[in-house]
Amino acid sequence: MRLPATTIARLSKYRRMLGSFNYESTHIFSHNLAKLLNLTPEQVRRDLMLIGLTGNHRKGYNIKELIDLVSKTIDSEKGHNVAIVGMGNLGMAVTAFIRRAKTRLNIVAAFDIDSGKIGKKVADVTCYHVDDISDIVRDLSISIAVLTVPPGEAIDVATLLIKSGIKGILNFTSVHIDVPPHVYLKETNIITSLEEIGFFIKEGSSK
Amino acid sequence: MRLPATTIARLSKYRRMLGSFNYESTHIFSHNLAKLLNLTPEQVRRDLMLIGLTGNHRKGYNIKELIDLVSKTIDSEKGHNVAIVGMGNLGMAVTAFIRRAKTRLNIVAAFDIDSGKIGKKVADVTCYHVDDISDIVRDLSISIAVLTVPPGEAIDVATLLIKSGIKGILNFTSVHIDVPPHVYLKETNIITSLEEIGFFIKEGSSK
DNA sequence: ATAAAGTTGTGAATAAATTAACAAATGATA
DNA sequence: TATCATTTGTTAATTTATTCACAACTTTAT
Ligand SMILES: NC(=O)c1ccc[n+]([C@@H]2O[C@H](COP(=O)([O-])OP(=O)(O)OC[C@H]3O[C@@H](n4cnc5c(N)ncnc54)[C@H](O)[C@@H]3O)[C@@H](O)[C@H]2O)c1
Ligand SMILES: NC(=O)c1ccc[n+]([C@@H]2O[C@H](COP(=O)([O-])OP(=O)(O)OC[C@H]3O[C@@H](n4cnc5c(N)ncnc54)[C@H](O)[C@@H]3O)[C@@H](O)[C@H]2O)c1
Repeated sequence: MRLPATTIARLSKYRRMLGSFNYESTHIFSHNLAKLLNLTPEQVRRDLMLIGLTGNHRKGYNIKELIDLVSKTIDSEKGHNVAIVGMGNLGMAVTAFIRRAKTRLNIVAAFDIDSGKIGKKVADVTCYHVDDISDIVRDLSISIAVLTVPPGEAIDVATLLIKSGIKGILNFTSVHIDVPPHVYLKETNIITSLEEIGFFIKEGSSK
Repeated sequence: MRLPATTIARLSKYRRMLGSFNYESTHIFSHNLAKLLNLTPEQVRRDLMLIGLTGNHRKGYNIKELIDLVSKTIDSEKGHNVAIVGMGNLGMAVTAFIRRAKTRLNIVAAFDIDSGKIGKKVADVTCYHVDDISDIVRDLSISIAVLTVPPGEAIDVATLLIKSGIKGILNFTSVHIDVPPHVYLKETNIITSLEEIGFFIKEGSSK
């Protein structure tokens, strides 16, 4: 199915919102879900239409059906095996966070160069030496890497990951990394986010 | 000046890229800058046009001029005072990160409820009790808050921040918070990012 | 039964963002 | 000095995303 990235991101939020939230009813209206997530009812309806969910004209959307269909749409059969690369402060915080959030994302390995961490479990994940990355990515079928190494290491480590056959990278370093078209890259940059906030509050504009 | 959020985010990246990078020349072409950040030369040229930067048809854009004009455009006169709310693992990692990245963002306070942290410097920032948030936001002219409290606390703390007159919030909790139109909210959600990556690598699609 | 109230589903309209296209400018070269 | 190769600046075209607008439906109330 061909779905825009904006829709995928919202579907993920619908599921998480409705999964966590103990909603008082079995159904929810588009405008209620929209309200909960600062979206418009039209966005909600269109997204759900795109995945083929049909609601009831008088009760709204069945929450269980919605969650199941979002899962069927965005999750992969067996879930994704994820590695945290760079098990420092941020790596550990992220690991704990992903773990807590019951998803189809399985953190199966961490990589570091710190001998104090290698061979041990850090934040409950086995930590390997980054030199073994190729073998382990292959052996454990790791498809997604979370990149939380120091900036100076980012390019080298990313190159290694790409060579090892990784399919997606979530890059937390502020270093820009270059990926071939078959690797899906997503960047999270706090400075950019804060500077964007800074600009718009200076201008006195709302989003 | 009325600029799209997408442009602001890219301007922030241009500046950071060219500030960190010791470029071999005083000038850079749109296609070189685009290459460094996985953008198109047209995007770069349009963004720079929007802020009124004019390049040289044969040498490209003057890097110093570019950085200065981006700064003039997106920074506020005195910079922004920022508070970290919830000085746990993530809060400390973020603090260290922002600190390292020479910007006009001044982290002037942290807030927590842990008595072991209050009154002390944590990650080199004075930590106050969250109960004092209103007074301190006012007294220190804090305009941006980074929200890194546990999920259960997010709504209450955000409400408090908004009441205290905060102008922008960068929300790291996975809890959705509702803000009035005069507060600029930006959310960072790792699960959503990873699920988006998961979908697109499953589909075998590139971004 | 029938009407009333309120929501979905979805084309069509609009807005936002990106990409294409190319004239005008600039400096290098002959 | 004239030609050439290359890049900028910008208007127009296209693509992507959101919002509008409303017919069709579903339940409740009369
Ligand atoms: N994008 C953001 O918003 C954001 C926020 C905070 C931090 N960061 C960045 O994330 C990264 C990690 O931050 P942190 O605070 O956790 O730093 P940290 O120093 O605590 O952690 C880095 C870890 O990477 C390990 N490491 C070093 N070289 C490595 C290599 N070649 N291969 C594998 N592991 C290696 C270190 O041993 C350490 O455990 C940094 O690049 C930092 O700038 C980004
Ligand atoms: N969005 C993401 O991608 C992402 C990633 C990792 C963590 N998180 C979230 O960020 C938050 C912090 O994560 P963490 O790993 O640092 O957790 P943590 O438990 O280490 O830190 C939370 C801190 O908040 C403090 N706190 C508790 N109640 C408070 C209150 N009412 N006011 C002020 N401070 C209070 C605690 O004392 C602690 O210091 C959590 O909500 C977590 O789910 C988000």
